[in-house]
Amino acid sequence: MKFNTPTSTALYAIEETIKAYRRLSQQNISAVVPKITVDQALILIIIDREDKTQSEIADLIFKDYASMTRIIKLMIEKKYLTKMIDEADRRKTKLKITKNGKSIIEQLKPVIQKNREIALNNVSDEELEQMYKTLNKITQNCQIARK
Amino acid sequence: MKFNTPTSTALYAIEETIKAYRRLSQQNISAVVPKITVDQALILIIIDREDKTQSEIADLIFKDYASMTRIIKLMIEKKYLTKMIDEADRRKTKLKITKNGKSIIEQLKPVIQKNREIALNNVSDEELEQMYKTLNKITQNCQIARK
DNA sequence: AACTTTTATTTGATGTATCAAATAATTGCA
DNA sequence: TGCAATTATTTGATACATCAAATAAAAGTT
Repeated sequence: MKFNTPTSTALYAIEETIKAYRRLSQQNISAVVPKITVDQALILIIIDREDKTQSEIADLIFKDYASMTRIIKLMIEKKYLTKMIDEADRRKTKLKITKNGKSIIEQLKPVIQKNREIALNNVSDEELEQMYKTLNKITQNCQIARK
Repeated sequence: MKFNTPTSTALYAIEETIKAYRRLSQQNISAVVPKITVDQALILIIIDREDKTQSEIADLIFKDYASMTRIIKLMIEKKYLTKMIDEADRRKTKLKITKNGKSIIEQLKPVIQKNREIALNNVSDEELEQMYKTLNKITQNCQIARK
């Protein structure tokens, strides 16, 4: 196993980048809304944009359903959300953002926007698109191999 | 916050890709060595290649030192490693791979190699290099902003 | 209508992530 | 030499990741 091949370094770089981005995001989010996590912030904003079930949100942000259950639980304890059974299909749950949650969302939006700008400073749309395509290829390769 | 801009989707794609790759890796590793994790496998191989302190390994694979302490602890419990104080600097620890660990490494090597090949199927060196550069730019952007 | 299968969510068990604070050993310097 | 600052690792507390198994409700089948 060589560490200095493009092969291995490129795969490591993916991990490194996502960690760096998460740290930056968490730091800037914490400065505005203490005690909320990056994941919770994102989920809050997703629910605000559109009604979705837990599983749908999980699929959207690549989370395991079990993780989602626990994240939602914490968000309810922290009073960002409330939860009710969906009477149309009693297996599902409806998530509703509290007033408190709403006001937090407004504080978060500009921070999230800024985080992205910082991360992508000096990265052209072309580069970004190219990276996106390559990442997707890799994702496809991995997913196909698992079936 | 828009989800369909190159800006946001590219950042999500990074997360998606690394998760897909980790799942593939874990699946294939488990098929050969049950009960070892992707991280543990990688750490084992790193130690085998070269003597390193915990912190050095942590830096190499972007782990928190606290995480490293716990991962090492589990690896010792599982008898992949042993640990001794470094008498030249008693703050440090020396990690040594057990016989059992050695034989596991031999089983792991081809799997790790294969995982990379699968993930990077049909991805040219050019693409890879380009992605690598872009990822590094983003990493730099995030790290600089935190200082 | 009774039974099997599928779907949405939850729980349990174990591993990793992160921050802050604590230990313990080493270095730097007055 | 004596003590403050630095370095390597650990611990505590909390959050997220993953797999397997359990619940509970809905849908499909005979």
